[in-house]
Amino acid sequence: MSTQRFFKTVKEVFPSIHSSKSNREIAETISKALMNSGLHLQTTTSLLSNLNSHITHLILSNAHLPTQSCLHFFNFLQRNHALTSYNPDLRAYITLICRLYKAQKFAVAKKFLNCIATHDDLRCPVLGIASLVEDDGNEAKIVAKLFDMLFRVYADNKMFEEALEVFDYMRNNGIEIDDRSCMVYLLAIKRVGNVEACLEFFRQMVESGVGITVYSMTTVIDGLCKRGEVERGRELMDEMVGKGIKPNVFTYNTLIDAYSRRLDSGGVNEMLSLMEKEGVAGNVATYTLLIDGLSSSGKIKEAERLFGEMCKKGIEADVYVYTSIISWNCRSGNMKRAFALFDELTERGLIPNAHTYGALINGVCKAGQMEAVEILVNEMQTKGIDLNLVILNTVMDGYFKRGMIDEALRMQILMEKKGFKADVFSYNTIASGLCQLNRHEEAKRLLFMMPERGVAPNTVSFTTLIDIYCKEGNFVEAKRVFRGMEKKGERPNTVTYNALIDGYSKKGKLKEAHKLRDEMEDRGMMPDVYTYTTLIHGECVFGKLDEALKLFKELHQKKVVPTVVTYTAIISGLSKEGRSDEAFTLYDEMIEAGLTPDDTVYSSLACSLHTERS
DNA sequence: ACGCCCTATT
Repeated sequence: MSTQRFFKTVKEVFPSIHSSKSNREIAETISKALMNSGLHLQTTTSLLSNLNSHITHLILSNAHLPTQSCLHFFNFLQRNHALTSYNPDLRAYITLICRLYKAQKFAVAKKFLNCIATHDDLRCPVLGIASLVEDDGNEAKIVAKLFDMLFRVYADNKMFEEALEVFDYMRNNGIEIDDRSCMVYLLAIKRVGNVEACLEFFRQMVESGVGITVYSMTTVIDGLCKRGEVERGRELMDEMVGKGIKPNVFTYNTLIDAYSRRLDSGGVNEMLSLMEKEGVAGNVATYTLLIDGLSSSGKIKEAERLFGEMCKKGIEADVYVYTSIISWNCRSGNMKRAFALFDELTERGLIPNAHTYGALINGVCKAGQMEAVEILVNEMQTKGIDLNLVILNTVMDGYFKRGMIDEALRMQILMEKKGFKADVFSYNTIASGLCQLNRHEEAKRLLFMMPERGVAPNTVSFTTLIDIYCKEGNFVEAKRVFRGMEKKGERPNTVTYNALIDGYSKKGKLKEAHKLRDEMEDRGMMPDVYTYTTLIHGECVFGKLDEALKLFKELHQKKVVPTVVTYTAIISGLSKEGRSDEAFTLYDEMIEAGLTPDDTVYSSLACSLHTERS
């Protein structure tokens, strides 16, 4: 019905409307109009000009008026507030919302609650809302439902303080709170990263007698664990066990994940025996976590065994566990096995996803098979899986590593074309790619550009920059970046220290190098095979063979596994000094360890035979 | 609800 037509209708039916009518009469008139005209309420100027909060309330709470008519009336007011002198106020909202609840129109009711929560001019402390709700004389069940929903709405809108006010109000007034509503709050506050508040709220849930589920407990434990506070997560679990909540497989998985991340196999094993004791069976995610843990410490064979065990136990492998084990085989260079697993996955009717292709593409990139990479990239797109930023970064890195700069740049262009914004990985990949091509200036320029392009440099970015300065022999700048990165909230890691130590070692500044090694240990970072290799190489080059041998011995004691580069450094050091017996002993040891020597080892050894022992 | 893909150092 058009505005004009309705105007006419109202005039015909109610010819005697005047502004002098009482509120009650006007409300009655409008209500009748709403009922008679089957709605599409447009209205007359005279009616509109008289509209106020009281009249609106009378209409909305008119029991003779169907809820649907109230809703239409309200929507009309919202849509046309340019025509009326009155905007629905909080009271109107509350009255309508209560009616909607009574009529079980929950979704619409929630929509209007959302308006109350988010519109600035409707915002009101919970006590204000409460008194309006009371005024309407609603039954307790409706009131409880309304506050429960209001609590959820505040949580959804990340209005945590307001949500807590509602929570407290409900608590103080004996209104029962649904655990599922509390979950909404827990998940929302966890999502914004406020783990302390998450825990704090959980405590309040426990205190106020909300029925705690293992789900809410696990959510909080996961929040703590993801922030690296596995001990507190563990304590919370133990505490709740004392209150009769039984952890389930999700709880255990969360803790296993956290313990694995900090390489705490003791913690992992403790969880596994607890599961065993409590009769909680591991699921495919448990196995995925264990497989990742083993693989990341190089025990890929054991990981494969575990994978077999899982299948034997009848636990269905899914695309996650396949992707994980494919990825680890790729990373250890076993592409044959990776592709076999990929076939197995599809034969089982599982659908590979972007992660699965990402793992494979990474493996093929690392193997330098860029033609095969292109095939995989095309294949996945044929299957309707879109390229993502991770894969583009991976492929770009692959091209850089093979020195195919044009192809690498093509990836960059493709990235833009696909609407991806270069992320910190992209920048780091390009910077290190340029470094490897000896284009240091461009790499530095790119790294300096990051902040103004809105990408915060991370530890890897700073490490790359430090490495460049070290290679240039510019220790002043290297140190400046090194000390400065912490002020920007990025902690140096073992690789950062290694880059610096390598810089100093190569320039013969062994004293500085050792000082840095001590510093990293003091800060809880253990020297790795790179640290040792770098120092050994430095000592050898500058004739301190016995220092190098001492380091080599220490490396074994610390259970660090030397690589072919480590052996090459020390063997060539010994050879240069004519200590060929020792050199050959180490050569045998290297072969024994299953390492494949490269040509430089042989020429060193040959050289040792005709060098005078000094 | 938990678990899968990318970057830096010898």
